[in-house]
Amino acid sequence: MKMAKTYSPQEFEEKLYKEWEEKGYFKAKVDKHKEPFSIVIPPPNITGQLHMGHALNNSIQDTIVRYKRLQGFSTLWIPGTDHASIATEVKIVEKMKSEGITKADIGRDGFLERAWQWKDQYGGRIVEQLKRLGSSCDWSREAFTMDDNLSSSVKKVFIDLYNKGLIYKSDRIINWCPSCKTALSDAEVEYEEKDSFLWHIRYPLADGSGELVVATTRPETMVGDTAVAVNPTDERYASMVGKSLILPLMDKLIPIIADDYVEKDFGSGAVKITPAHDPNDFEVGNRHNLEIIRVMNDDGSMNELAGKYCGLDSMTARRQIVADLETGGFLVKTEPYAHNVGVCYRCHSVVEPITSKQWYVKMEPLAKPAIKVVKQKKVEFLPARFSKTYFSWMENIKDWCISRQLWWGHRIPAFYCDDCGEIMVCAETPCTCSKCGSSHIHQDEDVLDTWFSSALWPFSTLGYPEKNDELDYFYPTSLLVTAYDIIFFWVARMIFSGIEHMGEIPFPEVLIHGIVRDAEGRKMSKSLGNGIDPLGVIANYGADSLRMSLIMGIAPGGDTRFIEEKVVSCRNFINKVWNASRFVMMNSEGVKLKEMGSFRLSPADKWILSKLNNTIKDCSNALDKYDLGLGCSKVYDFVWNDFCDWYIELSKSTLHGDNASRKANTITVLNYVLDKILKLLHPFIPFVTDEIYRNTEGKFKSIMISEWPTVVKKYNYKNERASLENVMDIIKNIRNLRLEMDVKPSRKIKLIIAPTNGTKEIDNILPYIIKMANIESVEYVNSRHDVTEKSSVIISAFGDIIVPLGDLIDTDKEIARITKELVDTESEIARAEKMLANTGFVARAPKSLIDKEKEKLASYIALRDKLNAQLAELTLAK
RNA sequence: GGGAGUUUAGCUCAGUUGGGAGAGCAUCUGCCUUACAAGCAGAGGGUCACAGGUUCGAGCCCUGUAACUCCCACCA
Repeated sequence: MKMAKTYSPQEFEEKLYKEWEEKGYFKAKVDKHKEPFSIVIPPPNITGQLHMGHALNNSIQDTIVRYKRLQGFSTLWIPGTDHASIATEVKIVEKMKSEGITKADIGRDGFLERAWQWKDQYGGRIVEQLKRLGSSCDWSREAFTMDDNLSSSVKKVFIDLYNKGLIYKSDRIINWCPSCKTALSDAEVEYEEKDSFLWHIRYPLADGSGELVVATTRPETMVGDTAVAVNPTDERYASMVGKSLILPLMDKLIPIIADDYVEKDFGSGAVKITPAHDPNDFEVGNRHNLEIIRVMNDDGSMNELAGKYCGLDSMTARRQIVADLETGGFLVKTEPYAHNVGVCYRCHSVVEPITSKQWYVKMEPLAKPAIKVVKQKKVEFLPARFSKTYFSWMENIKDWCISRQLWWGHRIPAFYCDDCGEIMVCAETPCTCSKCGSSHIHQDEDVLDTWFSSALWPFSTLGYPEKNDELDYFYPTSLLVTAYDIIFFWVARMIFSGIEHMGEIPFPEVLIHGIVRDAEGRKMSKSLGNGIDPLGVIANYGADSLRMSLIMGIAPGGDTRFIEEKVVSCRNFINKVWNASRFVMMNSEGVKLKEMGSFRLSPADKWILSKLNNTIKDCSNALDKYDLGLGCSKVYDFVWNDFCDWYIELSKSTLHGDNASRKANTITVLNYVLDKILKLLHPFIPFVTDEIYRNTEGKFKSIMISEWPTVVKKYNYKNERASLENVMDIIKNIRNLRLEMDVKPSRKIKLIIAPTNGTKEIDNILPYIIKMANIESVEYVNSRHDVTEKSSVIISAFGDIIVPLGDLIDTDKEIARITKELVDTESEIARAEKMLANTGFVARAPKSLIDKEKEKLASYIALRDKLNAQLAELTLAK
């Protein structure tokens, strides 16, 4: 026995992980005799540092993976990282900026060289952090979205989609991040409510017959206005439609048009139309063949088409334009206005809608089957409500803008002929133009959206497009575990990609979890500075405590708050397990364990084995439903309340006795139950369970290669269980009495029993009472009236338990105690009687329930009679 | 504007087909009882947001209301 008195995870967690990895316990093999269970990790960004979200996500996955592994599945958890195109490029550009270098200075190749260096330097960081958490990923298969084989998956998919007509290039309005200088997909734009103004501007009619007032939140775009629109049914403006207006500051003529898009009741009912800088205006412009005048550069500054505002950044231009409007008498009013502004999800700069030529994926044909598989429950979201989120996005999906004006990423495999302009989409650079034979060819400068490659993750990591056994065996994967915030970005895209390219869904179930908030319930964020570093928590309490605190007692799909006290209480629980194990080991020293089944089980043995069965059943059921929070709580309760507080304590009556054979029996059962406990706990707290397991009697192997416990039918001792629970009640009652009567815990007391059905039954369980209630001696009497000493009497299933305490007994307190019990009993009787008097209940409730109620009623009535008698005696004595 | 979630003990949260309201922390009382003071034995504490309904029976199912949170859309 070499276990220290106190659990200290720092001493073994890292050592154990190394050993697991070295021994290859995480490696999965294609094994036709086993059922596969596979999961792909949501690949963290190479820019990432482990945060609580990762910790939660990976704790959940690891718990499930370890459970399945113990159950004998051929279990594969594929790890890897994402190149995170924008996020990484932004970081590298920032770093270069601090060195005084720009992208233009070093060019594409120079930049990529730096980027790869950066990846080599920092990309492994998060991987190491995941290991520290205990994640049992098959690291021999670690993938990176820009690995050669994954890149070839990307190329293949792009080319296939292009050849199917599902990828195309188009000039339209897109979301432009002026800071990252790239186009963004709709999903990459977030909205923030910002306080601004609504400027009301007067546009004079060209014929001098009047004016129109338009309201705008973005006056700087007015220099690109090509019309003003009103609703066709708006009588106020009906006569003006078709006339021209003079665009203030620009002194050019623009038409008044009629379009349904305009709401009569908002503002003045007239809208300035800037097709190049507003998605709705772009649509209106298309319908009316309006000119598209783009007045902004890619960096958000005004261009030469903005006239005198050329060169100003958009905010400066806005101020200048508003000032000029005021000077010119065009500004009617300025009213404060709060509205949502689109910002870049990476850098939070305000996104400018601008027109630009970009590559798109045609979504409708891909979305349709992807909606169908979820409707048909071929792919299920857990909890199910998240399928609504999925449908609402999929059913309203727009084409996906996939080109990014960045360098870090998968370069679009499209080539252009400099001579004839032909577009060629193929994996390798063509030598000559397929149309005109020219050898002047250049590749598209843009890279693909990061999520384009993430979408292929479940099969690109398994070797697609190459056919191989692993892809056959492990695809579709078994489960996907992710937070609800990337259902659109990732989950949805994996589903349609799997269907389109593999002909099969990528996973039948998607387990959605929430996010980890701070103690006040706020989102953890850099700007709030309220993030908690999981590695710091691990350093203080160990990875097991962190994992358990994130998982225990949380409902599926719900957010959870990170509260340090919870980590502490988990740590305390683990310490409890640690010490219970020490207890078992100390008592096992030098004892030869018996075979279970080779000896007669004691009442306590039967009780704990039967409780263990329940726990195995409950925990397995919960884990099968991926309800980890519930599963963990079930084991927690069993270990602490049943095993530690009761079974171990009860076992002491034997262990401290002198019957060697019975001692060995008890120790055998202790070891048996502890073994199951460690296995049940292993998925949740892998480190400490293995550390203990290796120290237990006869086990030198890792718990990782053991088996998940199963229910043993013969251990379902229903009656014996109830009987032991009666014993527990007696013990609790005596303890209560001692405390009430102020009997020092160290003082042993006498006990007198007046048994109802002879002493045989009681003899069996008496040692437990003696030990647990600190009893000095026991004697039997026929009736409690035979006892002359002043006593307290506990009415039990076995008979009257008399505690002779003489002068320590305060008759008033006794009367109060009995009275209280009587009141409780009366109310129970009332409740049961009311239920049984209800004809509806008797007619419709299940018979078992009715019988149970009848039994209870009878026993309560008996108890009431006894209590009344007792009370009468006490009152008389007084 | 559309959708979702939450509302249970002082706090943080569980509550598995509807069948006597639970845990952890906190509070109070008593204990260093030979595994554990990171502990042990006890105690107190709840109109399960509100109003209706279904049912013999509702924390749980249905309808409505309120408060808070989140997601989507974006009427300039």
